[in-house]
Amino acid sequence: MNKIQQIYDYLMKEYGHQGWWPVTPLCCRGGKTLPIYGVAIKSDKQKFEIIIGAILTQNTAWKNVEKAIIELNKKDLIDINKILKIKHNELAETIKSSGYYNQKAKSLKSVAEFLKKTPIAKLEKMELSKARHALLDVKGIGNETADSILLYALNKPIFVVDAYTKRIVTELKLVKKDATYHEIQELFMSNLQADPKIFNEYHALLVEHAKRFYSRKPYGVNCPLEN
DNA sequence: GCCCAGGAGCCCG
DNA sequence: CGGGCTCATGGG
Repeated sequence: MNKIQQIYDYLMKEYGHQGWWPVTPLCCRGGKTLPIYGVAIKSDKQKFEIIIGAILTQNTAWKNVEKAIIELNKKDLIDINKILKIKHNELAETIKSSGYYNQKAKSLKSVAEFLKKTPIAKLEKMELSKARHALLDVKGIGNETADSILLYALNKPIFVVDAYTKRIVTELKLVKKDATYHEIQELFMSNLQADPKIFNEYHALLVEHAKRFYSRKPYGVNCPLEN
């Protein structure tokens, strides 16, 4: 029996479709409308918004990121050239609610610079591992952020491993305690079909499940996946 | 007050 | 190359 597949089936039955990643609708740019979930076909601007969100959400609650994205929209800053042009202090101030705003402002400028040389369309055409390495060369983009961008913005078949994912598979003893990012990613990818829709849904379901059973120590108490 | 959130870089042994 | 430190707001 494939436990990874079984867990997916259970989570899907339990929580249903999650529809990550939320994106601001094109009609509401500049307004204060919240990003909505489940947009299937994305514009380049929405893809850039996902890239921005992937950086802003590093070790940060999504709610705080949402506020920052709304502020960026008010100033019409979901735009590579405008991110490049704006002064560091104003950018940092705009994304303040997402925390680590000085580091993240720098990271946003680094990605914008990268995307100037390597436009999203070009990145999409690259071989997956090359695109991944290119993203990892950007300061402020590590394993999870790179994979989030590849999966959620570019619709590439790669599995995102976050702290929650690691906690769950570690507690369930599906991997050893000191398993690396890559080992955990392999566990999922080698047991599932390489379908971005499944990887997208699965990661979101793991986050939802972890919020309920793995957000405070001791982790995994009464977790139904134990069975 | 304390812990935690959809991490990453850097430094040090 | 692994472990500890730093970055920071906002909610429970």
